[in-house]
Amino acid sequence: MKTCSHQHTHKRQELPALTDRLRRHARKITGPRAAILEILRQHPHPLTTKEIFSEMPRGECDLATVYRSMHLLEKAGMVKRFHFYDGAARFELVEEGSDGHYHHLVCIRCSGVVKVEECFSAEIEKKIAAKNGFKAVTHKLEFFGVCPNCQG
Amino acid sequence: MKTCSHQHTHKRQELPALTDRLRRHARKITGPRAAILEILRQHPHPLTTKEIFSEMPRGECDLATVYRSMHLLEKAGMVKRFHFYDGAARFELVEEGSDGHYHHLVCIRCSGVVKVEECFSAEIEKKIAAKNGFKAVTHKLEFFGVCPNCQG
DNA sequence: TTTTCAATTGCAAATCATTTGCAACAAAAG
DNA sequence: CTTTTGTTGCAAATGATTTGCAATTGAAAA
Ligand SMILES: [Mn+2]
Ligand SMILES: [Mn+2]
Ligand SMILES: [Zn+2]
Ligand SMILES: [Zn+2]
Repeated sequence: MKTCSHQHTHKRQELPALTDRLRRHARKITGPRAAILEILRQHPHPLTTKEIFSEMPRGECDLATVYRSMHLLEKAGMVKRFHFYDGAARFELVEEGSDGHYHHLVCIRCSGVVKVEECFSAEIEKKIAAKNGFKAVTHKLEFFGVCPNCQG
Repeated sequence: MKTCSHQHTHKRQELPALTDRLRRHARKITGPRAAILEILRQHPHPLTTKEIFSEMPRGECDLATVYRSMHLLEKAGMVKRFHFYDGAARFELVEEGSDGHYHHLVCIRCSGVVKVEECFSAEIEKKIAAKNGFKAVTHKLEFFGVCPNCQG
């Protein structure tokens, strides 16, 4: 499943809008950062740091810089970090204004990913928080299964 | 939060019962394996491989052996693997006959863990599976927040 | 109980993902 | 243009987990 088969309910943002967002948070718009944003923009899928790195125009920029940039973008709320079945973190752009709360359905055979907008009620989360006296409770939820192409 | 503050709704299994279960799956009951089971039995919490290793009677057995054993126990369905906020896998014993399906509420400050027995995603899971044509869909769900002791 | 043999272990080296120190560099402000 | 300060490349360091291999040992067979 190399092709992008999932639905994009979000509008793809323009690069200038992205760099503006970044400017508001961090300080400088550098070559590597713009390149990373452009790559994320063109791949509305969770991408590993290494995948982002290899999409980079002719080995431009160091892997360490990509790692540093992902932390920066994450702190700025511009990307969201995910962990699936393997050890590598994956990143996706978060739309401006969005809380970036959604989940994924991942094929354990081909790694195909579908975005899942549904979520169980926030009430349950509050109930669990209250019952245990926890505050600022959030959750991570991911689904795993076998996609249509990989069945049989 | 070093103490064990959460409720144990499950009965702690006896070691002979555990080794019997293991015997049914794998081949040999060795010193390291029995020790690991005993440690898991006495700590009804998610434990990292390194934590299990350091609980081991006077440095008995190699770290690599613990890693190999955790894979073995996992394949035998005797332990469940969890991933929280940091990079280390954590393990807990799964009761005989249990599908081992439950979740956790983790304190992001002190790493304290509370087991969450409720599961709300079952219906959503079916709906999502059907909508996307996926089969054998499962999910991972964990809650994160700040525990009573770590607030303020 | 002894033999036998595949499963298991210890040890050290190898991987993998990610981080970090530091000197050279380059955006953005003045 | 100059200054200031955040950024980057590079290489080495980390931390978790895996793996090759020879030595060891459960447990089934004799
Ligand atoms: Mn949710
Ligand atoms: Mn559940
Ligand atoms: Zn698939
Ligand atoms: Zn806490």
